[in-house]
Amino acid sequence: MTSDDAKPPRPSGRPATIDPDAVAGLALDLFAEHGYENTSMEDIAKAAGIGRKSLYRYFTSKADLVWGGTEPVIEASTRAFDSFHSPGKSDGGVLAGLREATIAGVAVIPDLAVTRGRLRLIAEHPELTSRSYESLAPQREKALAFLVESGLTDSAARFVSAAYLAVTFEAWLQWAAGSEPDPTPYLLAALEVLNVPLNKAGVSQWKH
Amino acid sequence: MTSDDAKPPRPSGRPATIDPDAVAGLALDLFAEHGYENTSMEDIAKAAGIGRKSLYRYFTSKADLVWGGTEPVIEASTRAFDSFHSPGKSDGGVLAGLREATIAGVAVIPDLAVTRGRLRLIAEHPELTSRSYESLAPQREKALAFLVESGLTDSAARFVSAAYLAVTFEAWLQWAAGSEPDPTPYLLAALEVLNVPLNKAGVSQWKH
DNA sequence: TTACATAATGACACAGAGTGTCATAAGCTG
DNA sequence: CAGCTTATGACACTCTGTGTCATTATGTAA
Repeated sequence: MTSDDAKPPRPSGRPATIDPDAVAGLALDLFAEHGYENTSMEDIAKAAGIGRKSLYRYFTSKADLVWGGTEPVIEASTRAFDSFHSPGKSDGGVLAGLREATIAGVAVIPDLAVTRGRLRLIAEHPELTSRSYESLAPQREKALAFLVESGLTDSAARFVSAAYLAVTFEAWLQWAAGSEPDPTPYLLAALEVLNVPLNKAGVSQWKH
Repeated sequence: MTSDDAKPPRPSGRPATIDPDAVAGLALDLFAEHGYENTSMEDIAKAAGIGRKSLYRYFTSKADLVWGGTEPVIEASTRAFDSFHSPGKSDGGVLAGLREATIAGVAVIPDLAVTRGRLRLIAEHPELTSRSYESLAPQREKALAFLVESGLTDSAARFVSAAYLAVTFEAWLQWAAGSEPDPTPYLLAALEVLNVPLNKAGVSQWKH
């Protein structure tokens, strides 16, 4: 469901010989071994046996090597958003939609161990952490559209989608920092912030 | 209260001749005139009549020229957080604290027109928008400490502070995109997201 | 005034990211 | 085989960000 269906155009021309996934994996290994900033694009290209320019053709930036692989997740979330059209239940439906889309995204990830490695690398480097805003932009737009579709004001929808993205990203970081196999509990706990009003907060998220 | 009190150390040595604020203002002018990416650090240094290296001594990065001037705001917020120690009202106090800190930050900004210009530049350039995560990191830590102090779990506090930062930043962007003089209404509306549960959302943020 | 300490300044050099151009190689189709 | 399409990489370039180091300007102490 991720990439095996629809190999649409085999028009003509020379087929690619470079496997982006393999290169990204190789880059992650180098990052793990020598550190992110100590590994240049040249090093990665050399290790992959390709030219630096070819590397840039597949990954527009060094950060892209780490932040890649987001598309399938976002696509899955989008499908969940789209199949959530429910004119009847405008009550409670919004948060449920966000929850379903989030879970749907998790289900698509092929190897959570790899994702954890990537997230740990991201967490260690402010440069990469910042990139979340850009890398999650498509997701933010999808959520925004869903929220507007659900009846929220454009302004309110922007606030909620901003909070949604920030909170789920934080959940991913918390999960990556630990050793729990399943990120779902973190994500659901994060979404609770959008549910429970702070001034009537449920007992569960309070210490005392 | 911003920079006129406590000129503490005049130990010795040559005093600075460069005025960082003036340089930043000059840079913003150049960005407005020729575009952000078309203006190199060399151009800015030349226009300011200083060396490129001296420019880097005052601004660690090009983005810093735009994202500067955040310290006073964060300091004001921090003071508001600190003076909010209220052991009695653990109900409704958390959100009120976030509100007060936010407003306190606004009050400190010397020229909102300049801030609007900076934010518009930030909004136009993903590279600069992303920087929010780094630039607002101190603010996030302060909010986190306040929330933990208020009794929230560490995990929950991280979720809430992430949402708080994302939502207020989005408010600033919305304000900057428009022409309203006062950002306060945007900020308060943003904070409502943390107050009103989505499944019982108040009428005000719904279209229909 | 002279000596000294301190700190700002900028000249020079450098690694690395990211981009553009262009010639070449490799596969597919007729 | 001929021709088309596309991948590939060699080369050159700009700009960011950093490090080193000599120089200059200022304030303080003798």
